[in-house]
Amino acid sequence: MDLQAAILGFLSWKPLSGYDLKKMLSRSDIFYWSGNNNQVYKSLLELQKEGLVTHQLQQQESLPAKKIYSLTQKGTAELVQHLKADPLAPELRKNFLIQLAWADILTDEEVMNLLEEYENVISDQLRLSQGQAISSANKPDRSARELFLWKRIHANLVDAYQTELEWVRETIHAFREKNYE
Amino acid sequence: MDLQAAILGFLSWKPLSGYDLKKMLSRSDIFYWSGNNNQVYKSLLELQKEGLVTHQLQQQESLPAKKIYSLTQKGTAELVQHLKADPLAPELRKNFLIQLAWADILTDEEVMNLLEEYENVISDQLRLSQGQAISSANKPDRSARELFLWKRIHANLVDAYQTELEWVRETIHAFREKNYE
DNA sequence: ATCCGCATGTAAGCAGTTACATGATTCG
DNA sequence: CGAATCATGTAACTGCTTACATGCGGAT
Repeated sequence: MDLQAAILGFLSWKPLSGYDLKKMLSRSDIFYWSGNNNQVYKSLLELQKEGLVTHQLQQQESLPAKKIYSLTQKGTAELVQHLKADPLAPELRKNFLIQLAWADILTDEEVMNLLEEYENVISDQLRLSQGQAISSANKPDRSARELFLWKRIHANLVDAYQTELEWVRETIHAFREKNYE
Repeated sequence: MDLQAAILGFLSWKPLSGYDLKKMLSRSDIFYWSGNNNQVYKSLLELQKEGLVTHQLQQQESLPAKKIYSLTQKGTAELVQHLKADPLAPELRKNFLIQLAWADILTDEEVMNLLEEYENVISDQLRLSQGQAISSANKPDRSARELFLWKRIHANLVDAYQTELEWVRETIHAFREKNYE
């Protein structure tokens, strides 16, 4: 339901092929998504079956034919419906916390090691999401308002990683000082 | 793999039944988890097949028999292995951002409505996770170090929701002022 | 010569979801 | 009398994952 909404969203900008969508979805870091094409092609078939999208074949010389998908009115209506729906709380799947929860089994050194590795992971992630501001080929350009929203989305992720980084650094500091509160 | 690690973790405290585990998992807010028992019973069977846990039947008068599961040495080794493994970046599944990404289709009022509803959702979530500090029956008590780790875990979630709340408030403010940067 | 990009798809599987089923006991 | 708690489980499904398959053209 999630990926489908994102697909409808991208198609509201302009008609796209499954391959295009796959690229846009995996480049865009809003979507925690493996980048597998399977789900995209499946979703497109499903959306078409429900009458939310249609496609047109576009032949190409010496390249496989494209299926260019576009929204139907029903698809647009569905997208609007989804946008107006009650927002849900974010799902913060922090696997690391499960590791930390039982880390008391480990030695001080091992726990410290774990924390420091997590710091690296997060600071990499932060740099990555900060860097994406500059590049990001596929951004909307319909209005100042939309650009604003996308900047805020970007800021959201940067903020989240920044907070995570501060948290792990504080944790490391307290742990090193054996300052167990 | 995720839930299984958490089960191994809880069993490292003490032997528990599937029913106990279900309760502990759904009470503990580290686990974004529906609370369905199916997965727990399945995981336990799986873990047993792999020789990581064993169980003992405990008959009860006028109540169904319990299967009390406990870790094997192999299970303990597996848990340690998991704890030492390279930490992964958190998966931040923020469905709301997908809504916001295409909210330019909506009117100003509708966007504002969406943002304010999200603010409510998040501040509820924040209050919930702050409140959980006080109660939380199932916390470890093996060492000051472990208690420290659990406090840090709790702080992580509170920090995350706090950041999210600040973010949405800033966004609302800028949007209201039509301060599109 | 080999890998990468373009472009479509299938197969098999896993983790987690909701919903259903049973049956006794206790609490309001 | 009905609902909740205890305690186990099954069935059917969804969303997503990895891996595989094809085939041409251009770059290294």
